[in-house]
Amino acid sequence: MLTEPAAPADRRELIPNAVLAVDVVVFTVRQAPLKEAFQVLLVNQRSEDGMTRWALPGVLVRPTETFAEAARRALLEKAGLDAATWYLDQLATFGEPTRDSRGRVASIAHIAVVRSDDLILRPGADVKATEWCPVSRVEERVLAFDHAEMIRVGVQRIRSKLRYSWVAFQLLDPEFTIPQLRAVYAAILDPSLERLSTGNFKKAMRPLFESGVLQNIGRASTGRRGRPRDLYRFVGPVTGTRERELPW
Amino acid sequence: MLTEPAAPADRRELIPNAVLAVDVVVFTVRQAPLKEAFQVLLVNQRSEDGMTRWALPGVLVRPTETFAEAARRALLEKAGLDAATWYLDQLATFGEPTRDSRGRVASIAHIAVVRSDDLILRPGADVKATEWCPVSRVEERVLAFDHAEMIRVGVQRIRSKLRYSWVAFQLLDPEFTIPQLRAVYAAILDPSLERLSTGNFKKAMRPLFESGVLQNIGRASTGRRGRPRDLYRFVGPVTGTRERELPW
DNA sequence: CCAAAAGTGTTCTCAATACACCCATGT
DNA sequence: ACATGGGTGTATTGAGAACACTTTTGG
Repeated sequence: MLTEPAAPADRRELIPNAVLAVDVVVFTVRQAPLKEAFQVLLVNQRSEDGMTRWALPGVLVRPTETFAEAARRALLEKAGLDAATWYLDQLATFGEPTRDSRGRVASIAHIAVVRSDDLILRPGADVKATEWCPVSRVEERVLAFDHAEMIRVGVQRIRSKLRYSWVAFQLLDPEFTIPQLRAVYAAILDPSLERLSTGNFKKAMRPLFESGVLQNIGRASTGRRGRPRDLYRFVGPVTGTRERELPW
Repeated sequence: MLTEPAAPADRRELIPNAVLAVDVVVFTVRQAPLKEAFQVLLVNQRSEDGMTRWALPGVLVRPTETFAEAARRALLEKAGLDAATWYLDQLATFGEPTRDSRGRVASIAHIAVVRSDDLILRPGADVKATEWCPVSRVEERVLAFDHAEMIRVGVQRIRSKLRYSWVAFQLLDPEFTIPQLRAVYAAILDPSLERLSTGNFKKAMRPLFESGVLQNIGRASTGRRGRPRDLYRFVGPVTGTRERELPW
C-alpha cells in the first residue's frame, strides 16, 4: 500500500512528497468573565506572505521526531513553554492541497489542556507576541492557514472530552473547590451550569467520590463573606474516562 | 509556524520531508454468526520486505489530491470499489519515525462504513487477494505496519459513532426491519443487544420516529414462521447526530 | 390449534433536576 | 443579628429495562 501503481520495486527508498508540520491548540480556563474564561494560545509571527499574522504555535516535524515531540518543541520554541509533562492528544490532520502556496503541507493538529496560572509566555525568536485569546473572540481574528478551523474542531473535541473524561482537573490547582470545578465546566460547556446547585453537581461526580479519587480535604480559608468552600483533591489519573457521559 | 528555526526567508519553497499516504478502514456488517458479522476489508499484497502480507487498502497521496480523494482512489485501485459516494471520515494520522524502513511516512487513516451485499471485490494489479475479515478475528492476522492499531482505533471510533449518530442506516437496505437494525447494533456494539425487545429498542429510536425520518412502510413478506416483520425506511441524512447518546 | 417470531404496553427502578432547608462566615 | 455564599437532603420527573401480553404467521 506504500508503493505507487507502477512501482513494485520493494527496497527502493521512498521519495518525500510533502512537508509534515504540527500545530498545537492549547486550551486553558482563566480568570475572566465567564463568557471569556475559556481561552486558546495564539502566537503572532511573520507569515509566508511577509505580513505578520496570528496563528497556532507550530513547527515542521524533524525526521526522527514523533508528532508529540514536535508538538512539545513547538510550544517551547514559539511560546517558551515546557510541555514535557503535558497531556497531548492528536486532533486531526489538515492538508488541503492548496493549503500553503509554498508546497504540499500536512499539519497534524494536536490539542493540550493546561492550567495557565503559573505559566510564563516567552515569545520565541521568530515570534512577535504570544497571548491567550478567549475562544468566543477567535472569530474576530484573522488566523493563518486553516488555524481557525483547527480551533473549531479542537473546541468540539475538548467539549466532548470534558463530558466523558476527567480533563477538567488538569485545569485546576491540586487543591480546589466545587465552585471552581463547576466554573471550569461552565466556562467550556455552558454558562448556565454556573447556576447548578452544589448538590446536583456533586451527584454528577458521584462515581468519583465513590471510587475515592475525589477526596474532601477540609475547608478553604475564606476572604469573602459566606460559608467557606470545602477543599477537594483529585488523586486519579486525568486520562481516565467515565462510564457514563455527563448529561450536559 | 511553517518555517524551521533558522529559516525566516518567506517566499522559499518548502522542501518535502516526508511521504504522505492514506489507508482506509472499511467496516461492514455481513451475513454471518453474530460474533463474526462485523467485518473489515483487508487486501493481501507484497510488502516492503518482499513477503506478501495482509494490510488495509492504501495509496500514496498525489500532490494535487485531497486525503479523501486519495482514500477513494485506494479503494478503487486496491479492491475495485467505487467509493465516490461513500461517507468517509478521517480517523487519525500514524507516523512513528520508525514506521517504515524506507523513509518517514505519515499515513492518514480514514474510516468508511458500507453495506457490502452488492459489492464486488476486484483485487487491484498489485493485490493478490481481497477479503472481508471479521473484526473479532483480526488479532489472529499479522498485518503490515501499524494497520492492526489503525483497526483498533477505527473500531473504537465506529462504536462511538454508532451511539451518537445514524451511521447504522448506512449498513442496511433502503427498506429494512427493526430486527435487522437491532442486529447491526448487536454486531458492532454488544451481542446481548440481540435480546433487547422491540419495544425497548424502538423507545431508544424514539426521536427518529417523532421527527418522521424513520417511517413504517408496511409489512415484509415472510418466509419463516411467525409474525412478519414491519418494514421501515430511513429518510434522513446519515450524517446527522443524536441529541442524547444511546445508553449501550 | 399450537409453536414461533414480532410487536405493544405496563411496571419498576434509578438517575437528573428542582427546590426547600441547613451551615458558616463577614459585616 | 442578618445577609451572603456554600452545602445537604428530599420530592418530582423522565428515561431505560424487564416482562407479561397480544398479533400474525407456518406447520
